[in-house]
Amino acid sequence: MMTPDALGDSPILEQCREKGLKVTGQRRVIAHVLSEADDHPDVEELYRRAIVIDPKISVATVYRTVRLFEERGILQRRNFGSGRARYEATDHGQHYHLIDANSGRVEEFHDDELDALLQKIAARMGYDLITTRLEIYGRGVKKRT
Amino acid sequence: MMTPDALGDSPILEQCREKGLKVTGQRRVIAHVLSEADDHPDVEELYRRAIVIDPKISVATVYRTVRLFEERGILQRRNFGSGRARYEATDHGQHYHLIDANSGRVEEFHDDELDALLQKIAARMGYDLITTRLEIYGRGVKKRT
DNA sequence: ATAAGTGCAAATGTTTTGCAGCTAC
DNA sequence: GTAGCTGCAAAACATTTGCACTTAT
Repeated sequence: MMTPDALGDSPILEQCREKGLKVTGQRRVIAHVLSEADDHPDVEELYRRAIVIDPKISVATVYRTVRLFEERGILQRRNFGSGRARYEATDHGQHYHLIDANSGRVEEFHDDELDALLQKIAARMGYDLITTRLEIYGRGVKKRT
Repeated sequence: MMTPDALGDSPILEQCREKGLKVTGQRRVIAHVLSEADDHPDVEELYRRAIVIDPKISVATVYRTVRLFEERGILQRRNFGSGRARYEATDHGQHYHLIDANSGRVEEFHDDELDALLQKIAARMGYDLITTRLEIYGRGVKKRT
């Protein structure tokens, strides 16, 4: 095992500190794992990655932490079909998801035109856009030989 | 109580029949409730509405029915944040959701430009678009006096 | 006749919580 | 010192399922 304090301050941990939350060993580990992740892990997966660094963290703490971080706007919860909630860092920036219907693989993408259009639609309907959630389900186009 | 057979064949029941599923009293009721609904009820709510018509339907059957209907493409499952899955008829057509962040109220909308753009994005990324799921969270713009 | 559907209650899977003991501030 | 965290195990939810019985076709 590796002691949590050996980890530097990840971007997410910084936010945790800024929001006045206590910086504990567990949070340092969980924040680290989340900052490293370039996928969309669920709690079980976060837990698995966390206990590699510090085996005495409990799942309950992982649940409590992601919930708290989500309430504080540090994380975003996603729901891609399966029973479990998945998380990703808010500071990864606004983006959308394209999900391969065959493999379940999730690709992130950005699109300025889309940003603008959604903004416009919200305004037209009388709302200030706070956030959006978009998933495109697609099937990979076969290349012809 | 009112006997289920007193209900006519709702559009959803028709689809049920077309797909070769058996037409039972329970399915007639559940299909009816779904066809009537212009909101996005969860299972508990569907159950509540169903037992008004026929009190001997069980929740398990409602769960089994919405699951089956979803697999057969008759219903779509949605996930607006709360713990429970919500359902709406596929034949309501392709549309998007705008959710009032204050009240939680869900408004449906259509937008051709958006349809086209999403289509284009999927293609650019090498996919045939199967379906999309879009939720805009917004805050109602205050009218000035 | 028989494959499919149902009700009930028990099982499952995910997430939350009460409580007593720690710990960052 | 104390408000805030944590671990553990139990509880709370949402959903699924095994089984024996019923029903649509």
